[in-house]
Amino acid sequence: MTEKQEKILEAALQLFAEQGYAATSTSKVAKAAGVSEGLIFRHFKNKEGLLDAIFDSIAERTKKIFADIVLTTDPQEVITKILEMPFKIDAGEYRIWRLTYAMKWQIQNYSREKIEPVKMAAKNAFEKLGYKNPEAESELILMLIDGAATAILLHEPENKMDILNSLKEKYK
Amino acid sequence: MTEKQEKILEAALQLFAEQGYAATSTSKVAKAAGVSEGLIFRHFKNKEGLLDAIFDSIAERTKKIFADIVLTTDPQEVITKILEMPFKIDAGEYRIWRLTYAMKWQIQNYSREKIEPVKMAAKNAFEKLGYKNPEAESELILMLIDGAATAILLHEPENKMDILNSLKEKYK
Amino acid sequence: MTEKQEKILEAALQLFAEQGYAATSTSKVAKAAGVSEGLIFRHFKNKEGLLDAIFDSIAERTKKIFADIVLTTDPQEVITKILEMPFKIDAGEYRIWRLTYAMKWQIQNYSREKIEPVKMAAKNAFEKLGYKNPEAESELILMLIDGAATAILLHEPENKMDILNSLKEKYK
Amino acid sequence: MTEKQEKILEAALQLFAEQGYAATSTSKVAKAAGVSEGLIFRHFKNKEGLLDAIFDSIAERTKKIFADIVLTTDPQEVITKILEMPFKIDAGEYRIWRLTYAMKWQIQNYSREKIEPVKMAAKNAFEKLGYKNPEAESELILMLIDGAATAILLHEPENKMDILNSLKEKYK
DNA sequence: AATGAATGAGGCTTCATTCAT
DNA sequence: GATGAATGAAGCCTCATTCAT
Repeated sequence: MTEKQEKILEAALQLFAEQGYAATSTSKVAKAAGVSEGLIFRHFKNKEGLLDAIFDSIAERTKKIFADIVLTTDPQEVITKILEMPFKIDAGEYRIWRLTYAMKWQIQNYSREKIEPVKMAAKNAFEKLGYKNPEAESELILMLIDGAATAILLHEPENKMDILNSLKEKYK
Repeated sequence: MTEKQEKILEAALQLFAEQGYAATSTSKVAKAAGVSEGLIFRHFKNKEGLLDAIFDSIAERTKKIFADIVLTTDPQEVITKILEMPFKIDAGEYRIWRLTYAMKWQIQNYSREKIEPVKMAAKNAFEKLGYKNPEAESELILMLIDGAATAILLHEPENKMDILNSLKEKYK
Repeated sequence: MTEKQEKILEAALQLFAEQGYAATSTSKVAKAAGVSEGLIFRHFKNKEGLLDAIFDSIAERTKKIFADIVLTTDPQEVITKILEMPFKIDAGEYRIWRLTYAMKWQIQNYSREKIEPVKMAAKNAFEKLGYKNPEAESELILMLIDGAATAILLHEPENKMDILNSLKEKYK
Repeated sequence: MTEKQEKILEAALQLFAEQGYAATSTSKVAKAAGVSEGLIFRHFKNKEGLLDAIFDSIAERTKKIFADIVLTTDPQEVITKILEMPFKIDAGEYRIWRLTYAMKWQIQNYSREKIEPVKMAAKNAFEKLGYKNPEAESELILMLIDGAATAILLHEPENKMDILNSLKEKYK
């Protein structure tokens, strides 16, 4: 990955996240990255190739985050870690997450499969903890962190930690 | 609202929801609605005017749904009604909701203010019920139904009702 | 066929014939036709659609010319008419024929089938006239007029009529 | 001429013949030749320089073929050799000839001058053989072999030898 | 109200060519 | 000699919008 490639990716991420994929022209990306428009196509083939490259880098990040959860053995700790996930997103990564979340509505089935291991971990944990309906509970907790992430990414609530506490309360 | 105007709105809603606003051309809308390209501009002035008209109709619907909640007096019932909201979306209205949710990521502060009355109702209810941190709780419940609506709109889980039950459990 | 459509076709014919299809840009065509570039695509869909439209108009012309030959009954007259064909091309139609001939080398199997009825008429005539190998003779006469047309279109020889006479001599 | 230069020429010939000069990009040539894009420009300066190099190699070949005809003294043999020319094209050389023929329509006066010596030889022969109009006859025989070559290159007729015989018959 | 021809700006992409390595 | 990153112009095409009918 050369320096210019990174600049292109960085600019694309920024603009796609801000204005949406379709509404961002390759020429805007080139200008923002300070390169010629042609270079985008030499390195990423397509506008879509550019998007794919961004998503690949997202996939790497999520894999790392999810790995920690999946490898945790104590069930209560699993739940806690899942709940904390959205509240621990680094402010510097908001853009990439906003893009990911926005894309869900534009690309069919995007990102659903990637979170599957987390769901399994949750289900396992709820089983061990004796919850009545672990399947439903695991689906629910995913919804929950999805809603939390959405709220945080769209309008960072001031009382984030209070919310997290209220949330943890419900899983004791 | 003439018949052709409705056809245009219907087609636009469909296409905007499926492919996104920016990725949908006015000519596609015209073709789908079975009208001439020019007519869209006579009736709605712009592509943006078309979007506004769609949002107006969404606003009407939400107002009706929210009104019921705001007017409920029993606090536990308020909570229940809020929780049930996403699970009661009519399948025929998925498109319009999907569009609304997709737009959140494209338009700053979109839809946040509309839900404010619901948040107030929730906060009130949590206060009456003696919850420790009503503010955080009200924020949390909004996140929750947001996550639930997302899941339902994007990949309709089979065990919707089980999930709703697990959810209600947490608010007893 | 509106007036502007005809202007586009006329300009495209001119330029394609002069510079070749691939080497002629749609923007040049638009400029030469005095219309906006977009209009080309509204009327002909594609650059290729433009070419097709031109070829359709060629096909109409050839059909008329070929019809006369096919309907002739006297075999010697059939031969004569075939031989005369390239020598009778109207100077005003050189451009369209040059394009047709140039395209043969760019598009696989282009135009071969259209001349088939003429070949059949020739074969029939040679049979009636008692030639030894009518199949080969009919193939040969097609080659011949193809070569003649090529010479005429590329560098109009001064002694056209002398050549035609020498040619007729060989079919007595 | 280094090995890589030859590979470039070979690839260019192939592609120019198949798709036309304008429709073939230098990058496709580089890929087909298995060299870097830059190398073409180091060796041939331009895309046009590449074409010139190809034409030079064509010119060499034609010179050899034509030399044999020009040096023949028996007039009937001259005619025969001319007539046989297109029927003796080696299948392995179709590509290069197809390119030559295609180029005739794209470059003004291309290839006309090169065949002039052959025309002179033909004219001489017809004079010696007592034909009425040697000038017209020589023009005609060129047309003829041009048409024959076209037919052979574009759709190799099965009965090539029958056609050649019918043709020779006409020059006895 | 309704059509669809017409426009010009801009979108994605490919191209020939250059240059540092 | 050879590579391939980099460029900017140009190519084909689509878009939102206007206007005469």
